[in-house]
Amino acid sequence: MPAPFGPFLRRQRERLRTQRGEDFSVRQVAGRAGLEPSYLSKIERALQPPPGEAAVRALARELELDPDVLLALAGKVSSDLQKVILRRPQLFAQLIRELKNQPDHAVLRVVREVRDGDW
Amino acid sequence: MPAPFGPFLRRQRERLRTQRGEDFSVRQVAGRAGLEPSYLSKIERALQPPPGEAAVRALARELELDPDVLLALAGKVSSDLQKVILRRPQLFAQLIRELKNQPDHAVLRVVREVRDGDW
DNA sequence: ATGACTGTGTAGTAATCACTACACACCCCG
DNA sequence: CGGGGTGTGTAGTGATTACTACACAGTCAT
Repeated sequence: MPAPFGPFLRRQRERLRTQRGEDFSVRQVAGRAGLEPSYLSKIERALQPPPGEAAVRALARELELDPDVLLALAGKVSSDLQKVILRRPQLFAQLIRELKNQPDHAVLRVVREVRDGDW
Repeated sequence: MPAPFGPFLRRQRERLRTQRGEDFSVRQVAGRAGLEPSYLSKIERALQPPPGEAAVRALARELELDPDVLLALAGKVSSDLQKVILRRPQLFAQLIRELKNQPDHAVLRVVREVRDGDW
């Protein structure tokens, strides 16, 4: 699990390049995301660790990826989620540890229950 | 919210000192937690930011505090919780954002539901 | 063969993190 | 008055984080 982040970025960028014509060179993407091209290049080849949260979000935006997923690949938990947890640490710690070994569909059911609020 | 961490530590340490006789000087606690006394002193007075996760956990242990709560005061989310989230980022992101504005009792009900598994 | 791209290599940096090592001043007991 | 305890001030350090700046080599079209 150390670094599928970079290669994943590269694949996605090249996929978009073949689909959406051009504008998806290292330079273009880096430019729009506010990074140096060589930095992005190194990240894509995993010669540099994933960048900070802001940069990851910018890349997710440019490459049309889910920010939470890309952040996870970068080994980071979105800071807004952290804030939610930090407000009620015991509560959320308990919940998350409880859900740790539950299958996806069980977690999803909980999500829906809360969202629909029919209880 | 920048730094009630230090003062909170100090209060708890002094509380324990008056209760449990001695062994709760800066030196003793720092020693048992594996830190330099002056470092702990500075942390307690918020002249230094809270220490790393390992040290926070050690302090929680020595001062008989809930690690999750103390970590939260230090602005950190327990790394084991992060790992759980990172395995299924979309799912947990959704769940946490859904619960963000729910009152404590609603979150607690979910915890119990999952734990009792009677559904 | 020049210009405009492509990606990439080298080097350096400013900031923050997480500390340690040591010395000092004060107080109290014997 | 000295030896133990209290807390604290000063200084410095090694690692990691998160980058930037710039130059270079290859490819392709005109």
